[in-house]
Parts: sequence; structure tokens; C-alpha cells
Amino acid sequence: MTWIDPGSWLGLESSPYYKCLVWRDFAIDATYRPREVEPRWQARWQDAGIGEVDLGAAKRPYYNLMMFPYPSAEGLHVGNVFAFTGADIHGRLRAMQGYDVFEPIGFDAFGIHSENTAIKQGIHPKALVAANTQNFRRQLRRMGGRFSWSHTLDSTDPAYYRWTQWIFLKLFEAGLAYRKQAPVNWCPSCRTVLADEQVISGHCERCDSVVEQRNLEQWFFRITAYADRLLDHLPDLDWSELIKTAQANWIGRSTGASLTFSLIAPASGEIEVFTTRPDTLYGATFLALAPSHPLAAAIPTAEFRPKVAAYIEQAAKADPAEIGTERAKTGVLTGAFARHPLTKEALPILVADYVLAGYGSGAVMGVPGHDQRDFDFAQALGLNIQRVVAASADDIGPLHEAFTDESGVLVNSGPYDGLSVAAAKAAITARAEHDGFGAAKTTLHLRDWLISRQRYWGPPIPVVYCDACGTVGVPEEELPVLLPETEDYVPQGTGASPLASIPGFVNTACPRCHGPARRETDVSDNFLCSSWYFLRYPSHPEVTDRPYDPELIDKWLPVDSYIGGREHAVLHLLYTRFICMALFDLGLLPFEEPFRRFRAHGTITFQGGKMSKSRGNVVTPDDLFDRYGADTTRLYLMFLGPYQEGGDYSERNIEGIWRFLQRVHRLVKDAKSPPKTCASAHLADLHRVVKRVTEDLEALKYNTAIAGLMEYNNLLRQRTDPVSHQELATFTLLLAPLAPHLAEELWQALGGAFSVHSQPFPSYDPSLLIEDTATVVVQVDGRVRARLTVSAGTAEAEVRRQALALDSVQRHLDGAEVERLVFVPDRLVNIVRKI
RNA sequence: GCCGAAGUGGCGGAACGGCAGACGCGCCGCACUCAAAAUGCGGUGGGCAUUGCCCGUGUGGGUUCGAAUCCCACCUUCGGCACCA
Repeated sequence: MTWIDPGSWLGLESSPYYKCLVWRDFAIDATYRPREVEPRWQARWQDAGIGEVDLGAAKRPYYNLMMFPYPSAEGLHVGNVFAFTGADIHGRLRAMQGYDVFEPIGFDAFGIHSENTAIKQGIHPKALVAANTQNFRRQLRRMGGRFSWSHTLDSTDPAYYRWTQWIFLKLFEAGLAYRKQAPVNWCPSCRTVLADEQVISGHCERCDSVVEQRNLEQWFFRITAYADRLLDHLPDLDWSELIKTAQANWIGRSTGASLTFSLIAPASGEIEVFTTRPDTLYGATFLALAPSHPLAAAIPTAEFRPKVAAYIEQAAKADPAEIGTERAKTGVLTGAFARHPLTKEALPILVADYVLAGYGSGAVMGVPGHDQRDFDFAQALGLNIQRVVAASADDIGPLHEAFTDESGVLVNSGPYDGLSVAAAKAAITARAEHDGFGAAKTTLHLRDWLISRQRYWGPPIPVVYCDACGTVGVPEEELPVLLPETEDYVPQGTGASPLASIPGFVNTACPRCHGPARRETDVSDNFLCSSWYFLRYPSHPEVTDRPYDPELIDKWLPVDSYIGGREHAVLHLLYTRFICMALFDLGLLPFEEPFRRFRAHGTITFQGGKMSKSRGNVVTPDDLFDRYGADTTRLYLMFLGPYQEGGDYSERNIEGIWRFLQRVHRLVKDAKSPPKTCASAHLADLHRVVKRVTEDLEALKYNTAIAGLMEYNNLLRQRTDPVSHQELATFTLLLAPLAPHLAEELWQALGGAFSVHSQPFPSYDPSLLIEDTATVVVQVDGRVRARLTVSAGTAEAEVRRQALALDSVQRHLDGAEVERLVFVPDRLVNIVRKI
């Protein structure tokens, strides 16, 4: 029996376990049998509470979050395993680095997706969710995640959605939740309205049906009030750039001016337009109104009225599939005119469906010279095209397309001729303000978040309508408003939720006057459930009288690391930021931004396409777990490509990982009475792999971390010197975050105390990485011609002497003189010939 | 159209101003075996060839002693947004 030295250089001196490491006869299976090993360690970890953390007592809290999964009927697919494994590796690394890692998981089980599946299968969503959740738990355990199982959440639990409703109430009380009649997106298949963010190119995010526009009264959250903050914080967030860009584009803040045009008699009134190019005001040759603009039907002269009415009617029932796509420009004259505020010219007013009702004021000033849409429209209808910006003052030729370059100068613009575009924007806006026909204005692409859904499977919106008192929030102490049990949960398409046909639910007493009242029957958007779940995790399930415990919030939040899919860039990730800002403003949270760091993982495709049930190409991990075990599956998915880029799933490479893990197993199994410590000749190799793996794991470069371990394994296997216990132990520790089960098995075989996952992660000594010899590449005119082995730090003069003495160098020098010599110490000399 | 990411062997990918193709898959050869599988060892970008040489990182230019890497233009693929004035 041999005691192992603490090995201070490995950073293990602080470990209470390392000192106990003893050499002993191996207790390890002759062959690598993950199917036996993995369940054994999973059970042991659970018994020992590996993954659980004392949230109150933790000294170095580290909140490692992964996205709240929806427990689908198909079960976990390899895309989920890919996502969670990457996050789990990060959590395991941080835990070994001495952090108290909190890595919760839960189930986002409300929502249209669950409900649609339930309807299709004829199973009540509650029963379906219970079965799916069980299956997910089983699969997540099999995956070997380091989850804090004691804090698992289910968003359909009344103890959870009670607080989802509470958040709605808080926003309602603050005036951030309001009800209005508006044109909204209606999915005819899901029979509910959808938020703008849930409409993908005119199609329903969940079922891909073409979305229609309906004018309905709905609940909204005033997210637009937070647009500036949501946008302005972005540069400072440590988030994947692509997510930040997507959010900035979605918020779509654009600055310009609001300008007012007076109508010319016999019409009367004003038309307000928004433009980002007030500098082109002199180029305005017409005004165009959206078909649903209030004045569109009101101003046409008798002569034009029938045509306009027909156009408006046709626009209203336009093919829904074409909504949101670019079409040939059409429009009709109204016969009415507006006065240009500066030139006083009469501008014709038209109705055109390329003008969007929902953006700006629903009307535009047509500047065909400098806006391509206006140009196309003007050409189609034979309207005047006027140039007011040019590359230079004498560039005044006819336009064949809109000139949109903003680096030009103003022409044909009266007193503003010669000004730059930027200067003219300011000058004309100032003029508009001075003369009273306009002002600087900012508009947004972002709309308020439509929160109500005419569905069954969600948290009822906690509001009551009373004839005497109006719209009244359900008092906090009466929450939750329980989702009633019913078998009639299929939406009828009437525009009302299935809850509306349950009299016992609808009819209630007004909380204020106790008179008869009706409940709101819509439920809230599923994204509200997932906008705050990470606030609840630390407090669940002990805290029952509040959504979350302020002390735990202070200690554990904001989230240290959040890893998830990029598809939520403008959905979950934007909504959540908004909810946190609103709660912050209400004094209910001590921070505005919930996630310190967010990294978007890549997408796993299959045969080049998205993995989806409708394509019938969902790959479940159970088969891989059965055949190869969780560790092989984890490594295989991580080895597919860079974690933040994803890759195409194909089982081609899995055998390589399987063989690698078997070789690792064999390396430890076959070690016979190894020396305690690493021979000095091999220390640099050992420290190099520690450095490489550490850096790659930190950077989520799991594919190259695995490659580094493979290389080191090959090195050890092929070495003729015996492999020391220290090298085997270090290798095992480096492997632990990636292949937790095998690492535990090997660690035990090496005599380590349970658990490998409680050990400090190895550190390295940079001074040991310095080699005493260096290979210097010798180039002639930039081409490699030879290599020199020199002692490290050899001076330029000596390297030059040796290099020039080489036959191959002389041959390529071919008698020419040396013009210059580039020298990079210990790496390269480049001899440049004089020609 | 706009925004973003990416184009490297037969394949997944590595290197991200300094030896292109790490690592793995596949393939070829060898060993072990009666044989096969498994395992181990060796080879594997293309071309020419006797040491060696030439070509090669989507295309075309540029910067540099030196470019897969930086800059400009273009092409292609994937993802997101899309008549947002």
C-alpha cells in the first residue's frame, strides 16, 4: 500500500480526499460495461446528494441554468441532450473548480404544444403531461446530468402558477397589463391569438398554419414602454452576439420625424406621417394611406369613392398567405390633396396596401426618388419622381431606381441645397418644430406583448369583470385561480376559451363589491410561465407564501451562466428581460438583467434539416443510451462540432468515441503497480494537457477538449515508460465533467474517495510548460525548407548561422544574397533573398 | 432586400498572422485468428518524382518577409427578419 503525495502542483493540496488516496488492487471490470456502471453511479450520486447544494449556506454560489424544457410526448431528443450536456459539463467544471453549483431542471408543461398533442391523442393534457414528465425525468437521469433534483419545478402545478398569476396582477396593478381592441394574429388551427413573436413569416410558430388578422379585444403587456432600456442594455450584456443582434433588430428602434400635412378643401383635417428621412421632404410627391387608415374611407371625392371603397374591401380580405410578403405595388387615388408644408404644392393622396397600418401612423409621405418602395409605387401609378439628394451637386440625371445613399448632398430643396443628409435631417426637423408641422420622433418594430390565449391549458388570467366595479384583479390572497377540471378542453374556434363554457368557473362574485361578476376566461401565454421560473428554482419547494425568497435571490441571482437555444432570441429571452425590469421597477427584484452570461448553443440537425416530429426524423437518445451508454452519447454529441455551432447528427462517428472510452478504461485497468508520481521527463506533457483541457472547457470548446484528451490518451498508451498513478488520476479528473460515470469508475479504481465530482479540478504550472528545446522552422522566401532543433531561447545570430549552414537552405538560396532575415524566437526564421 | 454565421481532404472537423488538415470517422496494408469480429501496429490532400519538387483552405484582388487566418469586391450555403417608411 502506497500513499500518494498531495501533488501541490496539481492544485490538489486543498482536497480533503486527495490525501486519502491510496494505491490498492484495482476493483474494476475487465471490460467497459456502461450499462452496468452508469445506473450504479447514478444511484450512488442520488443517495449522496451529488448535485444538491445547501442554498442558504453556500459560500461560492454559481447558478448554472439551462432552458426550461417542454416535456414533449416524444420524450427528450438528441437536440435536448446536446443542449443539456453542454450546460452540464460547464456546471461540473465549475463545481470541481470550487463553486457551489446550483443546476436545476424543471418542466415547462403548460402551453399550446402540450395541449395540441393532448387533443390529437385524445388524452387529457393533465394526464399527458404527467406521463411525459415522468419520461423526461427518467431520460434526464440516464443522461447523467448533475441536476439539483430537489428543486424541480412544474409550471402546471398550482403552487407554481399561483405566482405566474401574481406576476400578472403586479403588472396589472402597475398599469403594465391592459386590455384593448386591436388587429391581432389569429391561428385558425390552434384557435387562439398569438403574439407577434410567435408568428414566423406569417405562420404559427407551433403548428405552421397561416395566421389571420382579427380585430379582437385582448390583454397586452406594455413591453414597448421598456424598449429603450431593453435596447440600451444590450451592449453591456455578456451574451452571444447573435442574440443581441436579433433583439436589437426585433426592437427595431428607428429615429426620424413625425410630419403633419394639412388637407386641401373640400377635404379637411390633417394626415400625420412618420419618416426616417425628413431631409427628403422636398422630394415628397404624394401621400399614401394604409387601407384601414381612418381617413382612407373618409376623404375620397365622390368621383373616386367607389373605387377606393372597393380597394379597401379587397385589401381587407387579401389572401392571408400573402400578408407579410412583398407584392407588386397597387393603390388608388382618392381625389383628395394635401398641402406640402414647405413648397405649398398640392400632393395627391392615395390608398395603398404597401403601407402598413400598424407601423408609425399608418400613413407615409411618398418620396419616390429616395425610397425604393415609393419608387416602385410611383412608377406603377405614373406619379411624379423628384430627386432631392445626389452624390454631388451636379449629379442630377434621371433616376432609374431610388437613390438611398445617405452620403450625398441635398438638391432641389430650396434653402437646404448643398447640405449633407445628416445636416438636412436636423435642419428640416427643426424647421418642422418651429413652424409647427412636425417633431422628431422614434418608432419601434416591437409591439406590446399579446398575453391572452383562448385556450384551456394555461394559467387563467386572474381578472374579474363586474358591471359595477369594472375590471378587477383577483386579490392576491385568493390566488391561485385554479384551472377547472373539464373534459371539454378543445377550443371551439368561437374566439372564446373553453373556460367560457364552464359556468361554475365564469360566474363568480366581484372581489370588491361582492355582486355578481364574470371571470376572465382566457389563459396567459406560455411564455409568461417561463419568464420567471429561474427566480423560483432556489425557493422551490420550501417557500410557499411568496414567489421567491429575497435572500436567496440576493445570493443566487442574476444567473451566472445560462445556456440555451437561439430560437428564443426574441421570445423567451426578450420577455424575461422585460419581466425582470418590470419587477425591478416595482421593487420586487434587486436587478434588471436576469442573466449575467448567456451562450447560445448550436442546433443539431438531421440529414441537413431541422429535427421535428412532423418530418418524422426525431432521434431519441434512449437507443444510444442502450447501446453505448450516457458517457459515449455525451462525448459523441460534444465531438460532433463546436458546441456553439451544432452539427448534423449522424452515427458515423460514435464508434470512435466508444473506442476512445474503452481505451481509457483499459489504460487504467492494465496499469500494474504504477509509480506514484509522474517522471520529470513527462511533466510538461501532463501540464500541457491540463492547460489545454481547462481552457477548452472554459470556452465551451468541448470538441477540442475531447481531442486533447484523446491525444494525451494516445501518448500514454504508446509510451514505453510506465504511466504513473498521478498521470492516470489527473486524466480521470480532466475527463470527469465530460464522462462523469466512467470518470467515477476509474477514480474509484485508482483508490480515490467518492466522489470524483467533489475533487478539485487539476491546475497547471505554466513554468513547467517551457520546453528546453525548440523546433525552428527555416523558410526561404516564405517557404519551409528545413527544420532546426535548438535549445530554447537560442539567439538570432546563432539560429541564423545554423540555418545558413544547411544544405537545403544553400540550395534554395541559389547564390543570392540575403536581403533580410525574419526571426521569431523558438519558432521560425525566414530568409528573404535579394533579387 | 436587410442582419447574422459559415465555406478547409472521401466525411465531421482542427489551426484563426508563422510547419494547413490536430482529433475522430472511413479507407488501405500488416499482426493476432482455422476464419471472422474485436483489438493492436503502420499508412492515408492532389500531382510529379531517384534525394526531392510543384499545387492546394469558395472566387478575384490587396496588405505582409509570411495569409485558411487581416482588408476590399464577389459567389454559394445555412439561420433570422422581411413592404417597418
